[in-house]
Amino acid sequence: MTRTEASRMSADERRNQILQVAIKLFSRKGFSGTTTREIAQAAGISEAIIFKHFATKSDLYSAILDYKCHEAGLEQSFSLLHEAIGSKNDYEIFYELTLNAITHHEKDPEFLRLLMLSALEGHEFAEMFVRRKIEPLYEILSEYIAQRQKDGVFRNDINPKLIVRAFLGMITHHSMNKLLWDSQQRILKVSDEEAARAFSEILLSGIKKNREENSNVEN
Amino acid sequence: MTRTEASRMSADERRNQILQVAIKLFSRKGFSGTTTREIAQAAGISEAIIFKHFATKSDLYSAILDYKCHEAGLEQSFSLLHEAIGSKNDYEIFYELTLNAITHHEKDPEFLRLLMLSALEGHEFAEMFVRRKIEPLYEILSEYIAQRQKDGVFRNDINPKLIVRAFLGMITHHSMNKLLWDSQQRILKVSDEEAARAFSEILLSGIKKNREENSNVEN
DNA sequence: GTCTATACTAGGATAGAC
DNA sequence: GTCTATCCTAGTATAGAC
Repeated sequence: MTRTEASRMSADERRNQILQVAIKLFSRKGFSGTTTREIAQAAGISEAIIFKHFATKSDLYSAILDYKCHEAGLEQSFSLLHEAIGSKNDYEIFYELTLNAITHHEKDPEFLRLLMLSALEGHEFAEMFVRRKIEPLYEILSEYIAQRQKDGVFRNDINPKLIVRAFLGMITHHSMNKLLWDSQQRILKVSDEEAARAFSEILLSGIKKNREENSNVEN
Repeated sequence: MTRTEASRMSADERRNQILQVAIKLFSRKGFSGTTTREIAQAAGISEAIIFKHFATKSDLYSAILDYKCHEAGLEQSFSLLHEAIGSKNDYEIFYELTLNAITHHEKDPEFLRLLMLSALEGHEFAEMFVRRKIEPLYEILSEYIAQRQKDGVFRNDINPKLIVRAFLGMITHHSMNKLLWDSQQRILKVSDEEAARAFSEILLSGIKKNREENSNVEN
């Protein structure tokens, strides 16, 4: 089964190779910024082959997003969450979630790019991803926060969903910055662990009740 | 000087009109997603006129980004900051900055879109904007934070730049979300003031020293 | 300042041979 | 499975008349 370079592949191999090459290009230049010519060239094949595997350029794009959506599912985070939430170890929850997200963004930078680009370009994919992955995440997290507010551990004068937004904002903004600028040492260069620690600390201290507030509460 | 509709304009008027129309389109569909045909159509003129005013499509795009960069300067925030920083009224600083940013993003949604799209597409504009506007903002804010850490008011175990990043992350992520989804009532719908209040509260409480920590500090 | 007409290139997609 | 050749449309850009 040894093979040199781009010689004859099986249909599945070829399809997959095209997918991989196209992911790189679409994630860097967006849908309309990428041509099927480039994709073919980068894959070392003729354009005709692309259209054997994907009826249209749009189909290829959709296939990519679909693929990435499964691969980059937040299932890992979800299970992490469910586990942690039982324990009510707040710091653990936020730290692990953050570190998990940041390292994931790092390992798969194309995903963030594709997501952002497709969102800005108004592709249905982004909306689907939000509906199927982000909204549930909001639900779980904000419910947990609401619970901790009822427990009297978190201050209850902030909308839980706004807390989630603040939290996800820190994370995604940080990842975007890393993706776009930090490689050139612009602005900031820190380890993922340090970032995760900082964000969890800020968020948690930010939403925890002060002890004194706690004691002279009005009802 | 009364005029009906798209009849003969002066060169400057026309140029400006093209700019405005193009801003809308480029911000929605990106550079390569927008055609000069569409722009001409939307402006109610022929393509030839566009090329009378801008040598190439790229030139038009650059002109837009340049224009937006000036218009959307953070000067307002900077002067706001300088004022506030003297007073050391921490909450005021963060709240005003946040509200200012959010309302600005709201008033000029095209700006965020153009910035993000050009950043993702690797256009030099985004990099320039970061260098000229964002980096200075980081400097000012992180210096202020470092000062407050020295004052013993903020905890000093978090990198000031990471704090700035967390802060800007909340804000821009929130604005992006509003831009992309919240109009459809997805996820979250809150007033700008409530969001600004939440973000400033979280951040500030998150980075302030606890009173007890404050008293039994080790050196 | 504006249009119509058009040149020219690039991009998506297909036919048909191997 | 793959290529070459090619079709066709869309896209940028220009010429020249009004």
